[in-house]
Amino acid sequence: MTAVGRNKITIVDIAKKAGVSKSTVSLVLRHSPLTRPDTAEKVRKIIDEVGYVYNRGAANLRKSRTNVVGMVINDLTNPFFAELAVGIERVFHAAGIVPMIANTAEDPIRQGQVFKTMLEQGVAGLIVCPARGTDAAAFRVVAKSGVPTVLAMRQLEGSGLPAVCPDNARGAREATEHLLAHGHNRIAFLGGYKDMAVFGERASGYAQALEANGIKVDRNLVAEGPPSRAGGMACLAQVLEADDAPTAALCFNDVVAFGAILALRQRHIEPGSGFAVIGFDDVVEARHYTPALSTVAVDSFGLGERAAHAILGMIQAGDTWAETYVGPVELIIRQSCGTDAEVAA
Amino acid sequence: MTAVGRNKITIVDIAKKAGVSKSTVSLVLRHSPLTRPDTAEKVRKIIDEVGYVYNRGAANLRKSRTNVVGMVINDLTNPFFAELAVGIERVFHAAGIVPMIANTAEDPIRQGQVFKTMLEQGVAGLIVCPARGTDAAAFRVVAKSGVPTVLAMRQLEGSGLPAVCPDNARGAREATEHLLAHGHNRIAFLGGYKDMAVFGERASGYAQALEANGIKVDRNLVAEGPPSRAGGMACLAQVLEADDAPTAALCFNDVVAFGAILALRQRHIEPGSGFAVIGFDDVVEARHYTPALSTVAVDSFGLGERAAHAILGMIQAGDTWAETYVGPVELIIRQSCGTDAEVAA
DNA sequence: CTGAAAGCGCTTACAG
DNA sequence: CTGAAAGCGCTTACAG
Repeated sequence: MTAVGRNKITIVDIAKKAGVSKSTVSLVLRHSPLTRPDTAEKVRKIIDEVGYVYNRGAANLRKSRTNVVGMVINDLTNPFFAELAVGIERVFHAAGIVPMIANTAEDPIRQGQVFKTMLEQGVAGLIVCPARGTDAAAFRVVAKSGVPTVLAMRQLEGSGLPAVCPDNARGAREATEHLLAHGHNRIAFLGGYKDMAVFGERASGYAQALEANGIKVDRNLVAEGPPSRAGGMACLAQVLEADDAPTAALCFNDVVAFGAILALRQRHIEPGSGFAVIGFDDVVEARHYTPALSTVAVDSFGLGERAAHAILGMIQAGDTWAETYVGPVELIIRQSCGTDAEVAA
Repeated sequence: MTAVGRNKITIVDIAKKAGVSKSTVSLVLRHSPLTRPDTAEKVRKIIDEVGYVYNRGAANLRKSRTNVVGMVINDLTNPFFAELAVGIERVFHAAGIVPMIANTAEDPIRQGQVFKTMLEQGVAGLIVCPARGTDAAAFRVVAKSGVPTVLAMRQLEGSGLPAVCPDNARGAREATEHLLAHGHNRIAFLGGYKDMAVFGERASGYAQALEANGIKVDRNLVAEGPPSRAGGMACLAQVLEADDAPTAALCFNDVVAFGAILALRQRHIEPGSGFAVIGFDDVVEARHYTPALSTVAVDSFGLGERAAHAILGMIQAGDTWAETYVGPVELIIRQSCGTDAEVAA
């Protein structure tokens, strides 16, 4: 009953105290121009006094519409996604919509549960970074519900869903070309798994560059593994065992590159001059690493903002579709690939 | 009207198709033992067929109770908080409650807005890592609402709120003592600001250890600054200008320590042998850094789980209070302080 | 400019 | 075991 001090003041309580009807209170609450200024002020004063808190759930039910959109993220511990989330949050906040963040930890089962929960909460839209191994069928539930959805970081063939993602193929291609232009022709690709978001695109950019230069992809130089430091170390070790060992590596992401550098050090190979490594993402640590990591920068904040705007547009237009957006990438040359200006000088 | 393909199937639709009342459907939905198995099965089949999605908002309104708890985090881009969030999420998920994560980006204004939004959403509980400069008054709104609240990472004097946090003072004290025991008596404290969560506790542990050894805190050796790599670099530079320069530093957190190490390198001082540095938190990068970072480990996952359990208890017991929990810390000696076994050997 | 009435989609006693 | 009725706290036409 007396719900533990929980205050259960509603608009009818306010109405009673103010001597108006609850309709009027509702109008005041929503800053309608239909109320007389002095009435509004009187009501507002009482609202403050009694510490009324608006029940948005009740309003949502009545309006059959909600101000929350779900963000389904595959790995919240990856700083990259945290940055994406921050970009998204910023635009949502300005639009008065509240993001509900959930982490799937790369688990499609968990992701399915998260979708269900989000739908039950009545989200107005969904931004999802698909978990590893997700296929288009996973989105059937959400498609059926008609909730506007945009994919982030990865397109999903067959899903028909709009996506906001960096130009992974181009980034990988440019990085590989840079390495080729500097005399490397045994170039490895390290880390990540085929069934992972973005792996396909980055690996294909790598392959394109190689083939455009008449080099066939050597499967011994492509090492799959966890997208972690440990994974990077293992992949580098594996690739160094090839008959004709590589002299450079493009990594699935920066974290893998950090691992690869560590593994080089253990073998007393100098990262940069002794073996070129390039990462992907340009996380904040990249520039401060020793050696500073050459990498492909993707604009995570910008991508987040884009995704948020796409969803906003879909919600407001009542449309179920948006344009897929492929964001810019930029190859940033620092020390780890041994070709930066300083070294060249 | 035809809300863009949004399916608006409700329990009464299900009831109609199944030839039962909506009460029965509701019972089935909540796995009540009050329905006959065959009725339940029939209803369930229809639910699947038509792609019904439960409207949790409506249920919440009716029950005057919600299954969402808010997590208010001061800096989502700090990997430490992401880990905390993951720990929290895990236990919530098992309990069928859904976390709503919001980032305040260390802004008390923003934090105030977030509180308001969370309350309006009718959260059943709140876990908050206070933004920089938050004082007890900021919690008046939430206290008034009676929503169970636990602080994470930091106690707030005067708030009367239970907290879940690592033993910062002890961690800082032990780290400082370790440095003292190894012959350092000019020890700096680097990074963070007085008005930040945890600064006070960590700095006081540092001061305690010093004073217990008859050393007065030299204000020239305490450098405040942003808790970032850049901040660490700047703080180290500042402290090195003291008349009687330090030979060691305890850092506000690991990220600051990384910056300090960078700054040492720039000056051709070898971190470890030439100048001892110890961090705080033990983020994943710490063990992989060059040199591997000595630091005070705090159990972020464990802390997250504790906080979640505390809230769960409060919600279920209908209580508004829980015990403050101070989690264990552990000094981990690696290379950066020059006193590890390998170096000593 | 303001009030009375209906209804959003559920759950909860209360009868049967 | 099942159904009819009331109600959670709002908003939305509709009168006045």
